[in-house]
Amino acid sequence: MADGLCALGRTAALVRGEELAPDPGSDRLVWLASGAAKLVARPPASNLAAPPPGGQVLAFHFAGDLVSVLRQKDGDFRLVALTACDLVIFPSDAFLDAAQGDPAVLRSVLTRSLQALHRSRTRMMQLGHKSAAARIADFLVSMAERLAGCTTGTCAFALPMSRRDIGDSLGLTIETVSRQLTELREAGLVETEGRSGVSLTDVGALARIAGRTGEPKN
Amino acid sequence: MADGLCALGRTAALVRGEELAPDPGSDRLVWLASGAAKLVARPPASNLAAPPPGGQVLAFHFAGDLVSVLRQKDGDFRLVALTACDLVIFPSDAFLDAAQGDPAVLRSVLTRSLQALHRSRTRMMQLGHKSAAARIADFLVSMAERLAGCTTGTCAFALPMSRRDIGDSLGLTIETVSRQLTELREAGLVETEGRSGVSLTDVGALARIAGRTGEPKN
DNA sequence: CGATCAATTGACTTAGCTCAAAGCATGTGG
DNA sequence: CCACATGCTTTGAGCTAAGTCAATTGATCG
Repeated sequence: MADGLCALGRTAALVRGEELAPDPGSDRLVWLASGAAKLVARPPASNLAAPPPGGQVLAFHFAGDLVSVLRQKDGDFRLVALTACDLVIFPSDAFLDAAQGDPAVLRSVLTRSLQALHRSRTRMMQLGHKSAAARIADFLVSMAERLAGCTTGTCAFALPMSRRDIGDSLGLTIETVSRQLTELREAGLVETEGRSGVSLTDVGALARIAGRTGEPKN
Repeated sequence: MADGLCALGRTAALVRGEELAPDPGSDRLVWLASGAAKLVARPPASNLAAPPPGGQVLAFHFAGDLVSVLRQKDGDFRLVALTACDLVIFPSDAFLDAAQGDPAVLRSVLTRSLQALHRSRTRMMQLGHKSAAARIADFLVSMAERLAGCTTGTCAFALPMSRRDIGDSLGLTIETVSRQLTELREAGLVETEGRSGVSLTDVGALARIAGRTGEPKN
């Protein structure tokens, strides 16, 4: 990225569990320099403690990701740190104004957002039509790829998010998440170590389950 | 949009049910000049007739929308006409190359895609955590807004898509869609006329149902 | 006017949620 | 360094919303 742009950015550091201070004034683009975070949508701030603490998880983001944190009438999106994070915050408008002078940057951002859209749509497909087993398998495969750069065979890594976060992002309860993990463990596809450690013994098999376990519903 | 860009576009017309010829060569941006269409994701072309004819519906699009039709390894996205359509097709790469000269256009496209991402995320939230009733209500409210420009009070319009399409886009079966409509009809919130006609007697009430019927699950 | 296919309705099954009770990590204080 | 406390995670039992299977009704179109 051009240096000129960086002048617009404000840097910040978050500790585990901390939340990016909301800015009701403008949409923002946030560059995640290091760490892991979740993007949550907080409901209309109506009921005080009814929904799960934190609301619905829309996406997980890791070092290198560019996240767009929109503000909307009905309670906005919030970025919450899963681990200690370093980030650079750009006001969306100003960033785009500046980028207007540098089409290459603009294009890069566009490409990224089209990718994000694609991921979001793919995810939508999962949520709409997949069984719990398929969602969990897909989640694991996706994390293996993003956290360990592993796309096949065997791999191990640490999940930075809790079971609750996983459930919230997949539209499942923590109990269901746990039960599905147990089932995968019994099937010999997954091993767990403490709360966050997982090792996948056959990413390919998981991908297959993610693809069509419940077999074509609907 | 700048005229220069239009030179890149290829125009096409589709009749009801027709599908935009897939182009395995490149991603495309499609401008929907008139008509209505659905964006479907076809599964990996594995099983020949197992999934519902047409696959999962990712989104509906109407006159004026700019749709990005990505190609992906595992079976691509396809645009299928719900009514007769006129459209302009741009190869994604060429379009962006050309637009590089005109930051304003690039920015407009970026803004659109960020909006699409936002819609997709909002939708994801629906799919993940809402009851069938909430999904149907949300669908109706959303269609009222997009098809009839109506955001409150009473309004009537014709749905260009079948119950199956609705179900596929909401992650529900056609039976459930039908049952939910019946329930709304009995509640006096919706009236139906033939296969496609609907009239909403209280958009606000539907929006409320869409917001939190099942009450905070998970 | 009849054929065909979409939509509705009904009976039954089941995946996943809810409520409830242990089991273990992780981290804190002695 | 170990014991304890907290709260995440796992497991169990039962319930409910939505899916499946199947039959009927109704709309559209040739």
